[in-house]
Amino acid sequence: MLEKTFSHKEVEEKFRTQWKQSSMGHAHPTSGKKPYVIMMPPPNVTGNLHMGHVIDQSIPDALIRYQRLKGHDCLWLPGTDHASIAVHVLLERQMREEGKTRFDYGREEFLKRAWQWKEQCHSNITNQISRLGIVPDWSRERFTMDESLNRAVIKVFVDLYKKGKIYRAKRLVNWNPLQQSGLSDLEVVSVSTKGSLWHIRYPLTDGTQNIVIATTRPETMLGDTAIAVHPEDARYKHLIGKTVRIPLVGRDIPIIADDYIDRETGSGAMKVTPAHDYNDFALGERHKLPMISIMDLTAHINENAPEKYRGMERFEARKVIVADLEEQGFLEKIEPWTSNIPYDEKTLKVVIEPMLSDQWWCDQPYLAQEAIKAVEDGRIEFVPKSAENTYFAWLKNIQPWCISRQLWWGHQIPAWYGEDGEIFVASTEQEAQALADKHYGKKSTITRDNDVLDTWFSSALWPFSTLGWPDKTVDFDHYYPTTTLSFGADIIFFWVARMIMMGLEFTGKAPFKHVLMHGMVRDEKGQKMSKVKGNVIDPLIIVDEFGADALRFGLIASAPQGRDINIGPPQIEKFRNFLTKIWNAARYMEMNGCTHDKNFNPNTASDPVNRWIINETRKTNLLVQEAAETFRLNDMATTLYQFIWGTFCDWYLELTKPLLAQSSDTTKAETQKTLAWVFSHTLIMLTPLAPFITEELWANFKFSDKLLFEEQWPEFGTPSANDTAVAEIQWLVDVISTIRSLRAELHINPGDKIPLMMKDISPAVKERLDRQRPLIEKLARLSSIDVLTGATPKSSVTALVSDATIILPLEGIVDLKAETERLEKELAKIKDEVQKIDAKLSNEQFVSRAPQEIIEEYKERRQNMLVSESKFDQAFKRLKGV
RNA sequence: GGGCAGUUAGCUUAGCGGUAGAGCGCUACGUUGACAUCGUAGAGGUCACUGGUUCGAUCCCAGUACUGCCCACCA
Repeated sequence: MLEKTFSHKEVEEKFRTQWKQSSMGHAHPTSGKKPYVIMMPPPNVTGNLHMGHVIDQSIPDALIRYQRLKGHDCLWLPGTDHASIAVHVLLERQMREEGKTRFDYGREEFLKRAWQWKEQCHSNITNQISRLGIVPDWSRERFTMDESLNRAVIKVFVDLYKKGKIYRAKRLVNWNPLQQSGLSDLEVVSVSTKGSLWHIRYPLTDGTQNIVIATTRPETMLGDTAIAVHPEDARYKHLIGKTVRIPLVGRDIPIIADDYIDRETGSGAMKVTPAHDYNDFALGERHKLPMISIMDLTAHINENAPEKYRGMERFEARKVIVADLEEQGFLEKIEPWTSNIPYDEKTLKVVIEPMLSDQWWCDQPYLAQEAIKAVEDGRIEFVPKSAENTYFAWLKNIQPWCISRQLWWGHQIPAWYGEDGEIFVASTEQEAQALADKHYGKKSTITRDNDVLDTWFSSALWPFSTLGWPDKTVDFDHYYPTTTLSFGADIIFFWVARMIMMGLEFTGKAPFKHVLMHGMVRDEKGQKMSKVKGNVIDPLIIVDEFGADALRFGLIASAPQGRDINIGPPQIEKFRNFLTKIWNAARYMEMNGCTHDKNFNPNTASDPVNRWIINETRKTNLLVQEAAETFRLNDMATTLYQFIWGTFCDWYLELTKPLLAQSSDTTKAETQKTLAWVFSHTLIMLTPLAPFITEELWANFKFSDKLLFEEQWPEFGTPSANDTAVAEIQWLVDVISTIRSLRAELHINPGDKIPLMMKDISPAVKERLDRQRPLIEKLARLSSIDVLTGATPKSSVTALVSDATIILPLEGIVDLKAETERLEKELAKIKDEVQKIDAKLSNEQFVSRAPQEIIEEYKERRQNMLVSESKFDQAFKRLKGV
């Protein structure tokens, strides 16, 4: 006997174990089935499960469950990402609490701690993913720093280096002074910040006059190497070529001319600090200016600056410099100014400093060419398609990628330096040594590059490194390229674009066919979840309260195509209620002895009610399938929601009540079997989205010896388009709804059974009525239904349904005035409609240009309206006693 | 500054040339033995605005206004 409600906790635990043990949870390259492959977007080994993970995991898990039912050999490969920077942020925070930095520990000790952290966090996050009912092939789990994945990374680095597509260069890089590491452009976000614009007087060396420049960063004046003005600026034209003396510094620098300068901004004259600003850097290169770096790696002023400022932190230096300028009369004015300040993307706390340094770069512009083509020519398709615009926009304007990080946790760069700095890139130290010895013509000493690679470098290889590449493996041969990639919109550049670039470059194939993008999970008001706002929803708390199914189903049902997902506990609760509804439907069936009969052939069902629901199930099956195949999982969810609640529970179950209680034994048996048949197929369709409850009910009804997890998708063929049962039950529903509506409107006591009469019915409809009389009586709470033969009773209520007129003879029961008003309203509505149609039909343009079938449609509608009008009109006159 | 989405009932949204559809919320009524985590019924929409194309526009085109996101960063 099923419990009163679904208790998700025990059930979830039970099936997590059973699924894990099922062989269907693993890929079988020799099965002969067609493969369907999804690589898990690897969660970082940093923290706890959040809502982003839930959507990240639920979508591919649903797709895999569906494709497995459809008979594919599914590979759903799980894994985790070492998340270089995120782990550094975490461990360094821990160390700071001890009053230390990673440099106090040293590389080896730091890495030891990192690995410990990884172990602990890895088991935490994978357990949490399992709690959602996610069932990937754990036997093939990977970690981005696994030995074999590391080999893939090394190979890619070495190969690209040999092709000249990875190189070392001294350039400006986004420097995080706290971490003392460079960052890629994608890891920097700019935040619009209110600040000041300082106008500073720079005196000409010859002392004849001053030139005023405006800057948001006065401290960088210590590294100025020019003043730039627009070549056509009348104010400054005569000064070009002269020199000015930097205040506080005393160094002389030239005034140069460049079109880049905007005459309207600031004072129209700009100081140029090539070592600390990207635009200045470009100017510096153009004009062959010296580049003076005035900060060390911790963003403190270095020895290139006047002694007074050395050792000051950059923002402290700013204050002191401004004060000095003011005191010495160099400060013209301070203007309030809003500018965009670059911060690190991970913590949003550290101001990023453009810093001149030696870094490794990857030639993304080269890799992008093929990546653009692969999407243009359809080898890869984005869903939704509009995401392709974003993809192209980025790739067509792509910059070299800074791939080195001055960190320890990650893939150490396979480059060694000779004593004179010569670079030797090789897969192993031995090879590098050999290269070096050959280069120097003698035994030499080499030192490995300390830096590691950007985390995303290894992620870019994920679709093939996980399958054993560069080794020749069965899995790689069989499962690459993968089928579908599902990912969150925030990592389209970080991850997706780079996987495509690397996949094409190293395997010659697009790493996946379909790229399915989902939006970000936000709270119910559409706001970003953040600790500061306090609107973060912990998915595990939701799972505890409402169950994993409700969370998964709710999230997928609420996720519009590629757009952000607004969801909060109230929405999840609603889907929990839906699952409860299903549970109760199951209890109803159990109470009514609906057991599975594997010999039941739905095509032999004879009762119209049963034939109808069988047909509806088939229609739903097609809709669900179509939605799943086109990645519209939200449609899949809502289609099932409507079918289960609106069709199966609201109508079919209600209609079976009289059938099970009153009908003949054969009809009763057929109905029991139909209920079980429909329900079993509903469970199969629903299981990709709500795996736990469906599995539990499947087991309870013993629909098969197997787990639902291992079942097959039902193939019904096309539902019958002209089954008379469909029209019959639609008519019945129409009749019942109309009567219920009248009862409510006329305030008839819900408990009262009332008589009903029908007229204007054809013999066929009469037959229908005779068949369905008991159901209509029961569901509309009628005492009797008669076909009206004589005159219509004077005090009665008239309503129209398809193929019949309904009369409720309610003398003395019903308020005649209320009924009069109701009829007046109906009549007015009809007249209004007829008038509109008439206007159309009397429009010559319309009649001559609109397609014939549309015109016919209007004419038919007009005819129907007129019939209705006359019937209501008669009823109205009768009521008035005319 | 550039790009991409979006603007439909109080909220979340579907529809995308020919009578506006759903869920939630709301209102009224309700113990008809699956379910009050529920049932029945109901109210609620000039489909952002302005033009254009069309016999006909929520739907196509152009522009405007907001909203969100992404990219670039005028010192």
